[in-house]
Amino acid sequence: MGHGADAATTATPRERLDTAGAADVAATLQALATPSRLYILARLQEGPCAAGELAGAVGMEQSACSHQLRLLRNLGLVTGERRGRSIVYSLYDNHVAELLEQALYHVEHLRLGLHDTPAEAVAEAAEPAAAR
Amino acid sequence: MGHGADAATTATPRERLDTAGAADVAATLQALATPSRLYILARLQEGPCAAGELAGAVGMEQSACSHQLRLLRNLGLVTGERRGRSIVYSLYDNHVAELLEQALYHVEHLRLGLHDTPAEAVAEAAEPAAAR
DNA sequence: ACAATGAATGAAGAGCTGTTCATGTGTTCC
DNA sequence: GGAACACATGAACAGCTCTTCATTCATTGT
Repeated sequence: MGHGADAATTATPRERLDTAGAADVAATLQALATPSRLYILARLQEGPCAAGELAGAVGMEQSACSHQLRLLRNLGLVTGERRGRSIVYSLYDNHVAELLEQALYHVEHLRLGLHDTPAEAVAEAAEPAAAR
Repeated sequence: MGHGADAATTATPRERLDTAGAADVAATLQALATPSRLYILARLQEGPCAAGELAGAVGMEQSACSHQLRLLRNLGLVTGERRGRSIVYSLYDNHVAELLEQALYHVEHLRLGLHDTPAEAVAEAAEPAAAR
């Protein structure tokens, strides 16, 4: 499964951005920008899961989870299929799974490789305006 | 430079998430969740650039750009080095470049592969509450 | 048809985000 | 030293996001 030489791979990121629409790209990537959604996607990466069970697995209220699932569904990252009275959710396809995995990979390494930036900086950036 | 078998690669995403701290991961990934920051990172991927020039290149006001640069700096994604009266920014390292590139790769393919989700859905998700 | 379950939806509120405007800090050149 | 330039910083505000509460819809079982 090589990410080798696609048509798009020859272009610079900046060109690819306007091609795809920076706003759309940002919107899609924002799916990974919240702990709740990250947990949902990570849980679904282990396999399909009914909505209610999912909410429990990631420690959210049913309603909150449903709202986020709608978002992820609208972005095309997950799909829900009715099965009895439950609705079973899954990751949309492999690109979602890989996107998640590689994001984690790079973030892990970024967080470990800091030498300029003391750990505070990340914590500081993570906490918006609290804890001062 | 293979992403082969790291220590972390054996764990499931969910485990990796709590290990790294879901909030921190989310905070880092949110750097890619906005058009302005995406443009900044994409421009820097082409090579180092002074702050003022950068602002012009991505079509932002100097101040707005500086604010976002601070964010990216705090997250450890970019670094700034003084050179004369300018401050030249660069991507922190290869992980940032690859994160950007792979994010674009997957988003491009996700946006093309939609079959359940009509194009409206993405547009709808991109536009928060406007255009109704 | 009715009650019960599982999930989606809508409204509302607290909090965060990104931009702008105004000002401050550091650097170069005269 | 003082003017000009390059950038950072702080305050403030509009807008978006996420959650909670209440309600509605769909499906199953009696």
